[in-house]
This record gives sequence, C-alpha cells and structure tokens, in this order.
Amino acid sequence: MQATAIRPQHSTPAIIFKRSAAPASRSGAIGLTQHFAKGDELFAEGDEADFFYKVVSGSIRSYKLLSDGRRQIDAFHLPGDIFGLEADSDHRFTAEAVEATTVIAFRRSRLVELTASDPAFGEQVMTSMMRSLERAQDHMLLLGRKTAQEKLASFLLEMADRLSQEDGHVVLPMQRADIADHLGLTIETVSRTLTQLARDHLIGLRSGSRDVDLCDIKGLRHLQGC
Amino acid sequence: MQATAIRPQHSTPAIIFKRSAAPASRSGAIGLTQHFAKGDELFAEGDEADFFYKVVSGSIRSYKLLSDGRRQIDAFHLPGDIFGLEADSDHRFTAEAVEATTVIAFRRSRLVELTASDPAFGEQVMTSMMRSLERAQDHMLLLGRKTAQEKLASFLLEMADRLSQEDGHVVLPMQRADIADHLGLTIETVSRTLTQLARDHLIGLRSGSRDVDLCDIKGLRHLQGC
DNA sequence: CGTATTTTTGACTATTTTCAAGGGATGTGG
DNA sequence: CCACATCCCTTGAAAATAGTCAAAAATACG
Repeated sequence: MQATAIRPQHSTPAIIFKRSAAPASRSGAIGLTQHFAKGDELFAEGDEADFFYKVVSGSIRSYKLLSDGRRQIDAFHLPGDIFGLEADSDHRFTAEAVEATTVIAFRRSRLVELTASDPAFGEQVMTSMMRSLERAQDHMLLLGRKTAQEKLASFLLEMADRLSQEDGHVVLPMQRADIADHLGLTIETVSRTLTQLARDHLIGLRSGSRDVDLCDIKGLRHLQGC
Repeated sequence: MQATAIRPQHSTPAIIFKRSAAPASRSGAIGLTQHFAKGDELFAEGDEADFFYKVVSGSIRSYKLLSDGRRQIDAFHLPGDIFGLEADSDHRFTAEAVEATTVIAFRRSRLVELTASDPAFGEQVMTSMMRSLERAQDHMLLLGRKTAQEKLASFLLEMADRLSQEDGHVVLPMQRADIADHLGLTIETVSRTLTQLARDHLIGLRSGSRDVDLCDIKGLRHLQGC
C-alpha cells in the first residue's frame, strides 16, 4: 500500500489514495463527542494538531491574527463540516465556538485506520476538505474584488444556503464583529450596509438583528457580482 | 475598485506536444510536456478538468472573474508547483501563461494509476495541494486585513522566496496588472506603493521595473504585519 | 431590573480608486 | 538599425468607498 511510503505527519494522502480500500471492519474507536460554550477555544494557532473535528451542532470560527490584533476569519464551520485537519503537525488557525457547539473530535493518527474501516467516512473527509478549499478560493474573490454591498449579499446568501433554514430566512449565529472580520470590513460598515440593504427592501432585519429575511433573493443574487 | 479588463483570447495556443521521456520525479510517471507562449490560455473556468499540470519552467496565473470583468488572481504557479487538480469535473479557474512556460500535463483519470506506480509522485501531488491551500489561507489574511504597503511587502518576500533567485533580488515575471489583481489593488496603487518602498530604501527598482532589489529584508518583514 | 455587551448612527478622516495624461520600454516591419 | 506602434508603467489631482472616533440605542445577561 502506498500509504506506507508517506511521511507520518502527512497522513492525509491516504484519504485520496486509499479511500476505496476494502473495509477493515473495525468498530468501536470512533470520535469523541465534545461540547463547547460560546467563546470557548478548541485550539490555537501553533498548537499541535492532534485532533480534527466534525461539527454536530452550533458553529465554529477559525481565524488568523496579525501582530497588531487585526483578525481574519477564514471560515465558519457549520453542522456537517470537517475542520482542523492540517498538512503539518501544527494548527495554522485558532478555532473558537461562535455559540454553544457540539463537535466530534477525531485523533489524526487514526485517520488512516478510520477511513480503512469506513470508506464513506474517508470520502466525507475528502469532500469536506475540497469544499473548504473551494470556499477559500471563492472567498479570495470576495475579499479582493467585491464591494461592501456585494460582500454582504454574498455572505447572506451563503449562510442561508449552508444553514438551510426556512427558505428566505436566516438566523445568523455570529455577531457583527465576526462578520466584519470574515468579510474584511469593520463592524460599522457591516451594520451600515445591512441597514442600507434593508432600506432597499432586499432584506428585512427582525428583532435581535441576527434574524434576517431575504426578501429579494433575486436582487441579492444580482448584487453579488458574479 | 476596478480590475484590469481582460480581453477574450481565441487564438489556439501553439502547443508542441512531446512525450516527456524524463519524468520530473524519479518515477515512471508519464506526462505530456507542453509549451505555452506568454498570454496563452491552458484552460478556462468551466472547462472539463481532464488534465492537471506541473510547472517545469516559467509561470502560470490562475484567476476568476466577476461578471463585470473584475479579476482576482488566486495564485501564481511557479516551477515545481502542481495545479489544476479539481474536486469536480470542471475547472474553477482560468489558467494562463504569464511568460513563456513549460508544463507537464497529466491525465486526471490516471492519477490513481500514477500514484500507485509511484508513491513519491502521489506525495508530491498531495504536498503541492496542501501548500496551495495554505497559501490560499495566508492570502485571505492579506486580502482582508493588510494595507497596500503590507500587501506589497508580503508579495515581494514571497516571490523572492519561491523564485529563490540570488538572495535579496527578484525578477518578477508578471506585470503590474497581475500583481494588482492578485493583491486586490489597482495597478496605480501597486506602482505608487513600489515607488514609495523604493523612496524609503526598502527596495530598489532596476531597469524594466520588474527587477527588484530587496535592500532591507528585515524592514520588509517588519512591514508585513504578521 | 440594572449592567454589560452589541448594534446602530453620525460626523469626520483617510486610504485607495478613478480619471487623465505623459513617459518608457519593447517589438515589428521597412 | 531606425521609426512607429503598442503596451506598460508612473505620476497627479479629484472623488469615493470604507475606516475611525464618538455616542446613543437596543439587546442580552445575571
């Protein structure tokens, strides 16, 4: 098996190249279910990446900081998403719970074993990683070339899609500061832009301001830019 | 916030097909060596992703467009890099030669076969993909949170590092418009910022303006932000 | 309820973009 | 090898989008 030829700290290749291997029919050693309260840190940038995670419920933000504290949230991880699987031995992001969140933690050293016993799991990991990459790529376009309006329109549509709540309605789990640091804006600009979108009847802001009606999805799509 | 306009390119690239007798790795991996002239398109967003590529010499830019022509170059692919391997059946980017470039094209359908016969090649593919992801993640921080100065400082240091030419000196293969669309700036801002860096004695601009001396690497590192 | 946190709004500032024009380099054909 | 054309880069001035600073309003929380 080619997996043996791969450096131990780079266990991920096994996913691609072994995912259709015959199941080893081992059960038992699955992941560890963990609960986190709002704001709890799962791991920090530079920590040993011994575990990777799958979101069961809630949401996770993962981010990097500049030396002076500016923050870039690269992704929000929502139920079903897998995150924290790194190429190297260390985590390259900090991960925190946006709200009360339940995850399953998997030991990275067991990845090969897990995927062997459950090819579907391996497939899931791979798919999730590919989705992460695609989202990262789309997000570069957003960060580099979209206006504040376009950023917010894209963000709301993506969240509505991924959280797949009642059609045309999203309850955002994160606060304005998180949205701002994800979209490369300030909280003031996020707030002002949302107010403007509401004034233009593209969205409706309900009580608590996390509750958003996407009144005019077609209009929002048009605003996205792509 | 206007990206440089892209003119559609319909000229069939002058590709010289040639079996690569000497594979890049010490493997039996066979690919097709192809040559592209400056500006030639390897594939477009939406094309079937039948092949993926490894850069032998030269450089490739891969980008996405917004509907009004704004462009975001997500990455420059330099000698040794592997690119164009997609999760789905279609390419999600357009790839063009920045300069005269030689690549080896591999049929995606033969990836499994190739890696089976040559584990080292599989590892190479995987490592290159992971590097791409890491660069994408770092680039999100740059696009979302860095100033023009910090963007240019980071860019020059990265290029100097990856092109690994004579220490403290880079010959950039791409023009200002490419740099601008990679960093989420305009060509004017790129030009002005480079001029300013030169005035501050952090860099020196030689003839042709693609030739950059990194006079003060420590200063540039400090300017990076992270 | 009262306090802390988050969000909104306002006035002002600034970095970056836009618009415009000039200068330099590069390449082609005569 | 020169002349011309094109593309690329630089620079300036004005405009605009988004950021900063400040404070009030709304919401969440104990």
